[in-house]
Amino acid sequence: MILSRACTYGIQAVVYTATQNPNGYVSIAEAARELNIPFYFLTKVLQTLTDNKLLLSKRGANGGIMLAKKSADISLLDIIAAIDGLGVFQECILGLPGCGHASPCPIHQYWSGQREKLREHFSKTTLADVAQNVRERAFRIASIEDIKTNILNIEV
Amino acid sequence: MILSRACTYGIQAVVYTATQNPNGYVSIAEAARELNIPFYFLTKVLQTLTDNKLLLSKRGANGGIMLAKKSADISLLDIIAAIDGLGVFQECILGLPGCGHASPCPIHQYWSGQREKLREHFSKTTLADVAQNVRERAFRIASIEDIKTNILNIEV
DNA sequence: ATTATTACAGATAAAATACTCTTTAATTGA
DNA sequence: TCAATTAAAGAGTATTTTATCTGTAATAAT
Repeated sequence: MILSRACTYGIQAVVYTATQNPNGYVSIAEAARELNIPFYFLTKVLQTLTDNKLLLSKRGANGGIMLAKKSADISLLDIIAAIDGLGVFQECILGLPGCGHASPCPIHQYWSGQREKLREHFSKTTLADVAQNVRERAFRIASIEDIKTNILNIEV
Repeated sequence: MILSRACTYGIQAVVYTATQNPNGYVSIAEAARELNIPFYFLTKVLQTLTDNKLLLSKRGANGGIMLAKKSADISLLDIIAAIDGLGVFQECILGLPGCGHASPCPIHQYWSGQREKLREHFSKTTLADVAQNVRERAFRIASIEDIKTNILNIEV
């Protein structure tokens, strides 16, 4: 698993927010329900994003979370950096400390290039991009089962 | 972390074997010592590889593990498949079950291509390739600290 | 045969990750 | 002002991964 569970939950939730209400509050309970993410766990994850100034939050009735910036100004890498850190994009794939250009592991050259491309891709993919894809091209941010249950009301 | 700790340990140990003694037995204790891997843990990991017919093992004095096939016939992907499974090369990076061509997540197209390239790279990289690089081009399979301690006899 | 060596098997422990619950504080709306 | 709602904070539990230990079985050398 390249991204932690917490991180994938976080991405799903902010994409949900960017898709459903890019300029207003979305309740964490609603996002958790629609995306089939454990509610209590999601609150923790999103608190991290709030702490990192990627989300705003408001308590009380009709409260929730809101994107702290325009969706075009938040990249997937921002979310990943806040939750998992940037380790994946820096570490040796064989886990060798000190692996680098001066003293490479046997896979260093290949992997250092690949992970950099991956980092760039996450860096240039914004919530606006993803939300647009979700809306226009039916890309999913929930599992097939969740869509059946929550949107089509089919028992699975 | 894309590969588990167990998996990186396993790769390091088989590469060590392919480098040190591609046609004979290498003791697990020696590999653990040279690579600075917890011995008891490494025995577990290598048992998995033995179970998967990638290694042969012999108990008793001068026993150890040996490559079960020619080093050119064992790929890094074989090792990864045995220890971590092929999940990384199949799973949605956002963790969405059912993600695929028919019902992609927003990152599916990019990631499915990347992970396939990564799989192919691991698939076509054999222990013979890696061992040759280690020998001829001073690529490392141990950490800088281990090299200082074990090879250069410098305290770190 | 006996002893030393080494992998195997199974149990246990520690650490990291994933998940849950309870209480508190802020906010809204009646 | 009061009740309902919702996120924050902190503690607690569960599961998985990583690491360790203890004893057993196989092998080799003496």
